[in-house]
Amino acid sequence: MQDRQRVLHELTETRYGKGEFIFREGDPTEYFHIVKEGTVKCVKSNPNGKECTLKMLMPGDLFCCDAAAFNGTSHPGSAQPMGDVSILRMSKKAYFDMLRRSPDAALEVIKYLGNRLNEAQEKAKILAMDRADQRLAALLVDLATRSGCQDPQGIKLTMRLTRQDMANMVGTTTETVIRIMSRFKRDHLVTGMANRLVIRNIERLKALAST
Amino acid sequence: MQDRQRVLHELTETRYGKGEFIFREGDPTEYFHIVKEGTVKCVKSNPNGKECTLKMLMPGDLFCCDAAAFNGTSHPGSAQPMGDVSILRMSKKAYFDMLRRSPDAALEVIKYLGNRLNEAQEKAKILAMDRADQRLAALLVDLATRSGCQDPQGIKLTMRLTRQDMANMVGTTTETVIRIMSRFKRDHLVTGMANRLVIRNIERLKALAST
DNA sequence: ATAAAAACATGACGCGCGTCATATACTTAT
DNA sequence: ATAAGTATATGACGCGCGTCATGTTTTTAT
Repeated sequence: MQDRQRVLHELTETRYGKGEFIFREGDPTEYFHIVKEGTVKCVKSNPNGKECTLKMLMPGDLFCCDAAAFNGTSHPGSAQPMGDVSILRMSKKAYFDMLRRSPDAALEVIKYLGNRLNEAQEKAKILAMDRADQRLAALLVDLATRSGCQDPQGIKLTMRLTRQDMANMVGTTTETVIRIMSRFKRDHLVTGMANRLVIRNIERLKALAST
Repeated sequence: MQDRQRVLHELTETRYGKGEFIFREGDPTEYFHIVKEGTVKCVKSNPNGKECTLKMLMPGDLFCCDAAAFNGTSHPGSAQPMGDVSILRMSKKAYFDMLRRSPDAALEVIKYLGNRLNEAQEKAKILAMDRADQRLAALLVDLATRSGCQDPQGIKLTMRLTRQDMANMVGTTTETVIRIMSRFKRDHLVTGMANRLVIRNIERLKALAST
């Protein structure tokens, strides 16, 4: 109980708005973070200025609990809010102390990291083996299960996403996402746009993704 | 000291040869593993029988320290030896107990998993954004730094790899790897084949990879 | 040493998708 | 409300690379 007080005491809350950076690729790693509210995207970019979105973090997600936070090197990617977000932060030292004092906390982090690793490897597999339409279908299924809410028409996605955002998530271009989404609409797999995107036939999307 | 004895007591050594499976995708997860000797590849396959190699594990690498080993589900991929290997194994329960008793061990696992996560995300980025020749160049650079030994000609890779193996690692086909490797040879970036592969100009490969 | 099998090599062809151009619809700001 | 900015839409074109076919070299097995 006292431990918990000590830990909570070390947590600082910060708010960020759209367009800001929580940290940038290359910045020194000083804090451990938790998403409290909103959605955060983890991004890497290449020398030509193109971006690739590695992961959407949602409330409860940890970040910088990994190597970067440990070995003193810099962030391997950037973190940007998708809208207004609230982030909890703890210094590297306090984080280490907590993990050392609490085996349960350490085990939770190990579980969490293991899940993230599996996700990242599954994502790599999909990028290595599937066509753009299959990758997009897989993304829609994932978003629907992780951040969808019931709707008379099907499953409505809560998060506002542009075609550009989706393209960055599945490793393709805006134009290709637009074309494929048009096809998905024509085939009644989805309806609506941006923040009103509704998945109408998740089963057929699943089938397409794992062909 | 006594703890260490208890831990070592729980470790079992098993040997495997080429073509065998340490475990298969879908198998129940019962053990935590460590590579003692040799090289192990982590593989996922799709319904058409195509394979994708996620990671080469070398001596000291841990596997199944992740989510799969925890939440009682099945292995998300297979593990196969690249030749003769020796694997240390510990039951899930003994592994948990060890992590609970030793915060240092838990911290080491967290660091290790964090590094693996970064690697996996970097791999995903490369698959999402780079051409086949760049991905192959990145692979050669990685292999050279992680398992290369000095050679009069340059850096010699210890591990025996076919073009098929490389193709599975960079998400392309055997033919494409053959063509690109021919080009690399013509341009004096590499020489030799299979187990005698020598990296002659790692700098230019690095430059190509990060263009 | 010889046969069989596996790996490497090279050409032909076509599709997926990246790129560029241009037009329309939707948002945001004043 | 109007303008400016951003997102969506659609066509044309070409390159990268997957697929298939065929041949040569290297490795493995007996």
